[in-house]
Amino acid sequence: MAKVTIRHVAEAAGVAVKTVSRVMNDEPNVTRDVRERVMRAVEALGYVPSMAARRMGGRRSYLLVALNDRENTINNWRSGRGNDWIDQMLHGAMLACEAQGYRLLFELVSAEAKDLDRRVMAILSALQPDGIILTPPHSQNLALVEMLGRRNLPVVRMGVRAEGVAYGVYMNDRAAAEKAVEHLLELGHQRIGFIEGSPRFEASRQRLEGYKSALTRSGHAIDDALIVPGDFTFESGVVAAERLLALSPPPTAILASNDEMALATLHVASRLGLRVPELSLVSFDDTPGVRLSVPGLTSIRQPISEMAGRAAELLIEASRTGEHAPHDEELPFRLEVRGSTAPRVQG
Amino acid sequence: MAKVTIRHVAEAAGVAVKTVSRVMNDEPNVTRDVRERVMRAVEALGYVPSMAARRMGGRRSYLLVALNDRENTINNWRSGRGNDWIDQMLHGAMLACEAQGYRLLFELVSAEAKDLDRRVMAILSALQPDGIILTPPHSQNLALVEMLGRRNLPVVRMGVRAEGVAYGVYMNDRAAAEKAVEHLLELGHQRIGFIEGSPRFEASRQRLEGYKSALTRSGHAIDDALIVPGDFTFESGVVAAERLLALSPPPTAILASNDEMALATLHVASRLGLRVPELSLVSFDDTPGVRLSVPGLTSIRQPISEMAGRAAELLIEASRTGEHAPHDEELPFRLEVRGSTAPRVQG
DNA sequence: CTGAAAGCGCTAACAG
DNA sequence: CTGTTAGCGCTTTCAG
Repeated sequence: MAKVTIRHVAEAAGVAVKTVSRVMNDEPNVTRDVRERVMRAVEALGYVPSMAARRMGGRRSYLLVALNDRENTINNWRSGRGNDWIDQMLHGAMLACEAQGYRLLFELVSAEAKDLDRRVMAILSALQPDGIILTPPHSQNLALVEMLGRRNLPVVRMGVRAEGVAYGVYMNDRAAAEKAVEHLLELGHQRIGFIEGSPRFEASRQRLEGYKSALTRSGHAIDDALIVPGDFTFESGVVAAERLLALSPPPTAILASNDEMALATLHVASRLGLRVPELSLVSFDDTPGVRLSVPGLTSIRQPISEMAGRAAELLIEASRTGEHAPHDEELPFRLEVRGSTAPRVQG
Repeated sequence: MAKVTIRHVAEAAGVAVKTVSRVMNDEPNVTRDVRERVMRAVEALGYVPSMAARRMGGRRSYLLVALNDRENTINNWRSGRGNDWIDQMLHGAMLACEAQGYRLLFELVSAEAKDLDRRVMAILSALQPDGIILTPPHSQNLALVEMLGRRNLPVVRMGVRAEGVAYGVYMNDRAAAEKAVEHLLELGHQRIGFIEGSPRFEASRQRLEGYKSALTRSGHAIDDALIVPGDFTFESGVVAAERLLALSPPPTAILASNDEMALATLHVASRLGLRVPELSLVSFDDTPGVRLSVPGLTSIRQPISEMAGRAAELLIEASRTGEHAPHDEELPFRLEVRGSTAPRVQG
């Protein structure tokens, strides 16, 4: 019942501790016979190596850190608006870690902090993780990425193309915006409004570019009046929607850079007596709220859990082999079509 | 830039390693002068103790584990229905840990697993946490609680009265149900339906009892036809709502044991041409979905982040002093009144 | 009040 | 293929 250490296993199996270590780590140079004897002792005693001791003795901690923005995360938690980014990230990364005997530690650091570097260093010193997952907007912080690179720590940047500076795992936001616009064009919409995301996030720019390029490509002019700023909050969505719907003629469809602003648009539309999907609405992120709104919103689903899962796998692989091979991986998004988009009603 | 250890600090400050350790741990027997000298060296070098080494040397790991049910958690993640239990738990527990230099590690184990004990032991062996937070339904598993007690590990049971068997941090589900029923009675409703929660959770029983006692206390008879089973899923809510609304006369109000079943009821009502709040609806949990539905649902808010925060504080305190003082702490719920409840329309 | 030495449980490096 | 030894960075114990 008391603590079982590698030594107990070694004694029980009648081998040296190092041999037990070899077996536990799937190292070569152990006969089948000895391996089995050790395994039996491990089973019988219920031995599980101490992560702390492994870290101390070896060069691995079996720990991955996911670094998230403090303000965004806490605001989401507090607001209770149901943004499930964190959940999806945990879903992907934790399960990937578990599968390989790793643990994920989730850390919050304000992206705006003046002493960001110091804070991150403190986390690294305390935890000594085998790799770190950077989420937006941290993943865009090149100074941070480079600092981590100097420590020779494997890094995955989520949501951005890394282009050689660490691993990148992302979806194509530009193509997603194009797809959303094409969907609306196919439904016959000609005047399509766009609500921008917060400029703090690279994805916001990509989404705007996709919106523009889809229009241009299909022979439509870009009307700057149809592009209004937002910052991903509900409040900014209200302002943006009011501006768009006050135009004459108003757009018959709106693409919002995230769900919350789309939900705000739904709200404004209903206040103005406009029916959705006569006013068609598409959003980004596909968070739980868009399935519950009436009507449900057509939305671009980000592969968050998949990205996080790949991120964890890449880091574990890197720490296992001791070799980084930085590259980018693009994961597919999906347009979830729901009741908020419909063929244009001829006025 | 390289790794800074306690030895570097000791050298820089011109003291013994042990003295640095004393300063870092706020131990007595260090003169102000020496303490300040050490602190300066710590600052200058950016020293942060390694958690792994602390665990190895001492008897604390500075790690807390939160044990959650695997199926529930993963199902919620997959469904994308926006249940924010995990988020709220992290919100409370992580921040409480952070404030004291602790880390929270989030672990998933199936409550149904035949080898539950072995799995939990494996987690303890690997992580050697200073305390463990049990969430429902794990928190109800007395065998598990006792096993942990034998290891002399501080345990907090969330969502149940522990009554001396470990710490308990919970809200009064019975009183909450009473309050919900009283709210409906005050609005003039006389026939109030009740949709039960999954019998796997103790809270379900408490909620049913509260429903009954509020009725009895106010002089109403209990009509068993008005009490229908459910298991917290949307699907079970649909079945339950259909049964209730097929009664003659049907109830004019329904209390559902969680949001998802209440949302299902809203769905069924709309299908049957019934208007909410003419049919009034109250739910438990106050997850994000109930704020987005039309109308928003009147709901009992559980103090999840507060409970998790207290849980972490209790464990840290226990591990710091080395003394458990098991007791229960009840935290207040709140009835959030929204558009789904209104005075009874006289038929 | 301060310090020196021992040891936590493991893996790395090296021997056999 | 297997074992021995040293040491990771801390805290504990015990001396001064």
